Amino acid sequence: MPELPEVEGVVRDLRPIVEGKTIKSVSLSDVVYTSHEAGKQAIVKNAKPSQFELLVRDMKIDKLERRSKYIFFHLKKDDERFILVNHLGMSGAWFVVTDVLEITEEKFRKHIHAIFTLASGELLVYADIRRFGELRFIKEIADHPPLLKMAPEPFDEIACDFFIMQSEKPKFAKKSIKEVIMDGQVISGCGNIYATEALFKMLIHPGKATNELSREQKTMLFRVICDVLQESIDSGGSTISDYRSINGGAGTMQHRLKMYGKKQCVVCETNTESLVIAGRTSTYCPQCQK
DNA sequence: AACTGAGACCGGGTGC
DNA sequence: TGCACCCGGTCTCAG
Repeated sequence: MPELPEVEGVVRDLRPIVEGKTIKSVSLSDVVYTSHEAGKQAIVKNAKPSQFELLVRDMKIDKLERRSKYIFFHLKKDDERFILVNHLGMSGAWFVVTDVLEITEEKFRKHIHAIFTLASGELLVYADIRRFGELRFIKEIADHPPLLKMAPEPFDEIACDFFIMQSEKPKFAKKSIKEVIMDGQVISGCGNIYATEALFKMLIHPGKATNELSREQKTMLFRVICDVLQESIDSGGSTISDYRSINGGAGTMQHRLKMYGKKQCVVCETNTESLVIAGRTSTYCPQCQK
């Protein structure tokens, strides 16, 4: 599952290849078309597939930006600017190839949903096995209100104060700390993997109520989250199940995880336990985390 | 108005 | 071999 470090890796790999290039045309899969005809919106949001194909045509990819777990393709045509917002969902992946057969992993090749033909002749391909990802063409961020509610980037200097402020609101204070740090309106980009890791490092039980933590503990927890995210960025992200960097690349952070997916605590060897918090499996050590 | 919980979206993986 | 079920990031909508 791509979280902030994985998305950062994709953007860093994609940026030098696609920035400055022009999209000649886009072709969406039959699945996308059929879904829209059935009244759903697989992958392409807020536009009919045929409209989307026309909208993106001839746009220059001016800049790539990662914001939380989203990728913003800043587009430009004449003097007008637009944003193509992409979220990888559970299983989205980008490839840059000259022929889709170069995508060797069949499970991705079978689920190609958008092919952007660049003026350079390269194909920028979006594949998404579970179709939880999205491509959303907008004029500005305000066109999609949930984007306005995202917490600041975790490495932004105001992010820690923002986290503490949010965590003290009644809405969050009585929730479990795990649920709160995974909420994109509190901290950007921290999903299940890194929340699990950070709580283990801090020896905090994931079910602990947020208002039972002191400000000092919250500040330390925030630093630990940033450290874990940075360590993962430096390792190329965690390659778990369907996450791939561009062209199927893999990271190595999965080997450095100490609690996520573990059966035993690496410190005391006690069997780990898990709890479902906000719909997500939360693994923890009942001995170490209180 | 603001929050809460449920539902929706999916196919690979797992276990019976 | 087949099938039911589990899983999960985020938005939307009903209550």
